[in-house]
Amino acid sequence: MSTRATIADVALLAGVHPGTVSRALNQKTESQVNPGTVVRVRRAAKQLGYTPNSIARGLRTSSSLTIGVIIPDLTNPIFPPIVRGIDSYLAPRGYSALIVNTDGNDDTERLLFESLVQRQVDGFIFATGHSGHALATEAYERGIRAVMVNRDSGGVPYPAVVGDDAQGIRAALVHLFGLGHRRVAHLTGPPTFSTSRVRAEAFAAVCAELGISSEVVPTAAYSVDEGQRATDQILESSSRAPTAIVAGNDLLALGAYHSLRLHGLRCPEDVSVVGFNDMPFAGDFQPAMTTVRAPHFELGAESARLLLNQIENSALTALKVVLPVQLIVRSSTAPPP
Amino acid sequence: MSTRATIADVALLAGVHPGTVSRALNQKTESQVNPGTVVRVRRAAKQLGYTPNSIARGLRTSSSLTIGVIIPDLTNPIFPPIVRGIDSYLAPRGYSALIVNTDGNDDTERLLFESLVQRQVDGFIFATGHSGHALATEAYERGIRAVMVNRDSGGVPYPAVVGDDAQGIRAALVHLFGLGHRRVAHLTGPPTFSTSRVRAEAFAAVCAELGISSEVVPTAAYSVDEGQRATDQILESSSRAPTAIVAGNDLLALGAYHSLRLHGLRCPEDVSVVGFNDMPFAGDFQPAMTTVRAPHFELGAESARLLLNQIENSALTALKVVLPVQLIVRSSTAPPP
DNA sequence: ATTCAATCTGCAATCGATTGCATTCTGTGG
DNA sequence: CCACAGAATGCAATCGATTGCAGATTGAAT
Repeated sequence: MSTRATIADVALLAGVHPGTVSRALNQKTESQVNPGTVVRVRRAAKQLGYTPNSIARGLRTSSSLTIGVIIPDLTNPIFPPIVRGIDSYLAPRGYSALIVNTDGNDDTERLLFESLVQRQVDGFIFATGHSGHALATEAYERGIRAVMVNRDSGGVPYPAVVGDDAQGIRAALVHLFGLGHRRVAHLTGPPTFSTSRVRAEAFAAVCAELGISSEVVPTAAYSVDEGQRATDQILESSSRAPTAIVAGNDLLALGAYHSLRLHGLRCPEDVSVVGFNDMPFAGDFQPAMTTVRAPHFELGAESARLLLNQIENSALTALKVVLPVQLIVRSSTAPPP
Repeated sequence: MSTRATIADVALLAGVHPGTVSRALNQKTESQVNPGTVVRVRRAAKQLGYTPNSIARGLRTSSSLTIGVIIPDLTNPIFPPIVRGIDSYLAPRGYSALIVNTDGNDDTERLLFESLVQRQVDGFIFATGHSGHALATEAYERGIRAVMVNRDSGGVPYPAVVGDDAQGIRAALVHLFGLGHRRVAHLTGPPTFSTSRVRAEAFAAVCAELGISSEVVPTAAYSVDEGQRATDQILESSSRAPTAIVAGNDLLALGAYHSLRLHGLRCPEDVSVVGFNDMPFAGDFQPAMTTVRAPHFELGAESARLLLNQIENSALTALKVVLPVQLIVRSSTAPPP
């Protein structure tokens, strides 16, 4: 790399002291320096193509303008929108997101967390539903700023930004009930995820309320394979198979599609399926998936907002923000046979 | 944040000079210090929970162990696998990726590029097909290390890592030809993308070779909407509509699905469709999409490898790496009516 | 015992920007 | 014409780690 211009070069060219250059080029301190000088410094800076070295600045100010974002897996389609939401709030404010994938592995998570701390990130956004609990507690005790997105805080006093899962499950069940379904199964994600528990509890509660006979089948992961396996289990064991399945997320629902197909059952004619999240292209599946849309982009943006609010204003922030969800009815639900 | 331990604290506790601590804790310089001292320093470091401040290190060594990754849009499903591939190579080597989205906007791209330069990234991975040309040229002249992924280098002597697009198009056409298709249309992406041009040229060449009557319809973006619009155009204008469509990517193919459906045509019975990329869940579309699988994860990993090779060894690297692609036949192709 | 080489460690400069404090300069009022 | 407030700028320490160089220590060889 050809050596970049430093603040000293600009100072030399503008005929002022480096300190003055620093002040002239900085929003907050600009008022401390003579307007004429500011112009001269700006010109010099432009002429030399000067851009501040943010590592040096970071060292002095002990802030990196960087946020660590910890997600399980970027290729899980709900995360890109969340990340973009985060970025949409951070970027205009000069912050960048450092995104890491844990693949659901706690050791990896801890390792990556430490490496981000080393990089002096100014705060964290945790999107890992899984455990992480101990880590979050520890982070909190270390005085690290953070926000949870798409999961609850699990007792740690970090703010959490979540979709209204209970409401989503309710909407799904009311929709199915309205179509005439009275036997519904729920594919619930791993109980270590807070979202799984919230959804499963809402499912049980609403079924009881509506008088729907219910069945809850746990899965080991929010994956297509597990959805398929769990649906296999339902179809092969139940004496009276359910007429509809509410899946904990769209991937599980997709697995249910696969299982139904392999069992020679049609969706929605024989069994209705409802997903959760409205992942990209959910409307292009076979059949187009009825699902609960969670506002992932907004969840991300809001979590970034809360975090920056903490960091820049040391402001107290809401401990929980719940964003509304919406049932998107497509073609995977129909009256029971 | 409770103030972190610095190298000086460790030095104090271990009863040695900070310089010695630095050497003791560093792989490459560890041999310069007495093994006994190393142990003492290590113990002291552990006791204090010391982790080096990588900003300070970065300032001194003028390297940030950070790579800038410039992509158009993370929510475009081909990018997450690329990013994960990049990360899979970087992370074990202590590097992190700083990912930014341009949304295809040149001004945004330039802005983000500069902000990453400011952050002292050690190199760039460009995944933006669009123009970027001028930017890449400029970056090269500034002595900045970079690699192109999923696009050619457009004359700039940066290495490029791409899939074998021509071979993929050939495979698609041979498949269609074998099914009996003799009139095939191609939905080509924006000509500013190198991938569009390569695919369109291969399409023309192979059609000529096989004696297929061809038609090429340009689109303004690799999007579902544009795919639909272009397909509308084909269906509404051609006197003799094609019996198959080869789309420039899966999104365009999805748009073709929509258009066909709205025109009362069935896929694959009336018109076959082939996509490109094999994006996640392409097999779950309606109908399951026949498409060319590009090895996105590997493209990402390989591009990271080339970049680090440049950075760490200043080694000359291959200027072009072409990875094989594979036609995945599913249910969107069938013999012509 | 002396010299010399090899090891190990300390010293201090350095990376580039920020910032509290001191100093200089300006214009105003007495 | 002097004093002085206030603005503008300069000075130098600082952030935390790295590293070339020099000094100290050790042991071996003569």
